[in-house]
Amino acid sequence: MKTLLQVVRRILPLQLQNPSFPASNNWRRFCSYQLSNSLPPPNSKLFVGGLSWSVDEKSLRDAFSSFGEVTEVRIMYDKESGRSRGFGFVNFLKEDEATCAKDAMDGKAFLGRPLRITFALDKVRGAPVVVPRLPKNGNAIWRNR
DNA sequence: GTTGAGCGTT
Repeated sequence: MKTLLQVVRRILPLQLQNPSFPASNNWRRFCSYQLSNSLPPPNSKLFVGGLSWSVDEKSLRDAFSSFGEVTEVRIMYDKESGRSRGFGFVNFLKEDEATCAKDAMDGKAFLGRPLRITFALDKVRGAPVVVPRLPKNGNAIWRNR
């Protein structure tokens, strides 16, 4: 009596028979593996979304400086209205400081709105911009990676 | 008095 898994393995192409493909029936683990594998890699710079309109760079720096040495804070503003676009970047001296700040602050309310923090994308000249989708759980889902 | 996902004015 062949198990379903044995049948599947016989008919699947070899590329799909690799260690990341579920050898057991644990699809939940497989999906979370794929998800975590698609997150932005750790970086000393954080993308901070979900900012209240009224947050400025000074208050953002103050909120993050307790996790490490903040080397740069930038909030994106609309060019004509001058209003905050609701997201910005916080750069730390060290990557583990950024990781610490992200873990501590992601999802935490700041001036009434929950922050959505991921590691910033590497801005690579000449490369096509891969736009991540940010679902409600705050984890970025990437394509082409 | 508005709006609410997203990746950046040198």
